[in-house]
Amino acid sequence: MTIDLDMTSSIPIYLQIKNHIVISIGKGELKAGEYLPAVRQLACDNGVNMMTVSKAYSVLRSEGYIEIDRRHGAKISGTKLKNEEFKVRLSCELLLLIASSKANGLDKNAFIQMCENIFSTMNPQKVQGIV
Amino acid sequence: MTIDLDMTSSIPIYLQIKNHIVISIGKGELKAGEYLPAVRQLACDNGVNMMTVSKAYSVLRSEGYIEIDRRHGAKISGTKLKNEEFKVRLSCELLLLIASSKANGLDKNAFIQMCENIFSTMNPQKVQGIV
Amino acid sequence: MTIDLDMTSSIPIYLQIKNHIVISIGKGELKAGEYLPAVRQLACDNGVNMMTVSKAYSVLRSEGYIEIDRRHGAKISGTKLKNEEFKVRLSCELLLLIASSKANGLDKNAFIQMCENIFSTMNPQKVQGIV
Amino acid sequence: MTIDLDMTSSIPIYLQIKNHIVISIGKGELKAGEYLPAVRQLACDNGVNMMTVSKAYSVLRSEGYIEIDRRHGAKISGTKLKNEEFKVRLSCELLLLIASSKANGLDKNAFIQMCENIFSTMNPQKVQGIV
DNA sequence: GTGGTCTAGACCACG
DNA sequence: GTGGTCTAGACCACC
Repeated sequence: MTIDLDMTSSIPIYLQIKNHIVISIGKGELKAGEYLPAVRQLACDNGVNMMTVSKAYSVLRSEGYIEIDRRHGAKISGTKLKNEEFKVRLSCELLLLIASSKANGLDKNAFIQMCENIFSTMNPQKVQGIV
Repeated sequence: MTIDLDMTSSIPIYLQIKNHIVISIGKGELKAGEYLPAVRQLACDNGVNMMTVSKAYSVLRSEGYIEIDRRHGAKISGTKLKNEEFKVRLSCELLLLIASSKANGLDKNAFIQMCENIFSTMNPQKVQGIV
Repeated sequence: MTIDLDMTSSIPIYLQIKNHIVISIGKGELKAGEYLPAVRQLACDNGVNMMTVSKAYSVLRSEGYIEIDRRHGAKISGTKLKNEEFKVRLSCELLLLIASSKANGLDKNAFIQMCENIFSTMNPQKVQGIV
Repeated sequence: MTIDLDMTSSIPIYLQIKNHIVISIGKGELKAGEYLPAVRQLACDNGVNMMTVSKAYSVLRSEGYIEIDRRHGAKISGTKLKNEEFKVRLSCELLLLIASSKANGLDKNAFIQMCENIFSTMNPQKVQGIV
């Protein structure tokens, strides 16, 4: 797996890696039960330090996206529902985005439309049973 | 103006200040032409250093939210349109939020509903006689 | 005389005033021997403090553009030649502009062309005898 | 890298540092991809505070002259074209310089000649084998 | 190792 | 009164 990393971005590399994986999960490119590449492998493929990848994986685990299986490595978790904490964080971040959109002259319709567009770009693979 | 700052957050204080002001603008609590508190004042009110507030104001200015009037301090800019750069950044951040929502079992309807709720909390209060 | 002042610019107002007058002199709109408006007048016309105008005039005088005549106010000086100090300052500022042009991918021809264009926009009223 | 700083100048130190680096880039002494000294290093070499250097680097980055690579520090950007905003600023500053030149009795030929001289002092030294 | 952030207090330029 | 700059030294995040 190679990731399009921007070494000069203000976003830390480990977060770019984490974000890339979260997006892949959201798009359905990575499915529950599938394994991520080994830390060493991913680090090598992308020319970054192993510790950087390791940190990305540990954040992914702490947020419940993956589970670490000592024998086989990191595995995508099944979709979880009860995640109340996630909703709180999400609504905080949405509040900021929505407020800045309004301050930049983007109205509700334009914002919702943008969301719809992004949803439609995400592979509409059927979520497996849940939802 | 007192701001609810979290000194232990990983989000730098100057960004918390900036975000708070952007949200206030988005909500319509701060209107174009209105003046922000003086740097010293805001710093004092919130027990932070002047330079921290100064940095927040600098970022706000560089992103076009405020203008510095040498005579009276920092003033909310009129809404600017055409901000293409803003839309690009917005769609990147939305992509991440939407993907993580899907990965957390939140479907499109739930996400849009959450956006609608947030929009409804920031109904533009009627301007009270003034202006 | 009304001047197009930007109160939110990072350039101090007194310098905007000074620059405006220097440019008028350069264009030939203000000629040697002509009088500037009174400080009070100019301040009033432009809605700024008298001290601000006064400072602009005093910088203009210290750089030799005008002479202060107690009886009739500020008068444009005759063109002076020997100004070696001016050339030094000019070449410093040109060095910076030229270097930043090159760093921004603007080559010598483009730069010179830009200068020529600016010269041609300046009213080609005959310089009076000198030159 | 030691820079000839004038602590008594009205030009802020961070701008003097920024200008020095821009000039070095323009002269070709600093080439795209090359790394600037670390913030601490440059601060130490020149007896100024780290934050002063940090601010200089921030401005350089925001104007596109350098990029911050989290792994190795600040790096000269590749020349970018299309910079329309830069041209606008440049022409404003040139207008002022040209007008003041005329007001000081320097005619077009003398001005252009001065530009030519400055260009010739920054002949792009041949890249020495490396690249 | 790198840059980013923050403090407490100072001085200056501007209006 | 306003914001802008600078210092000296500290702590943190990232790699």
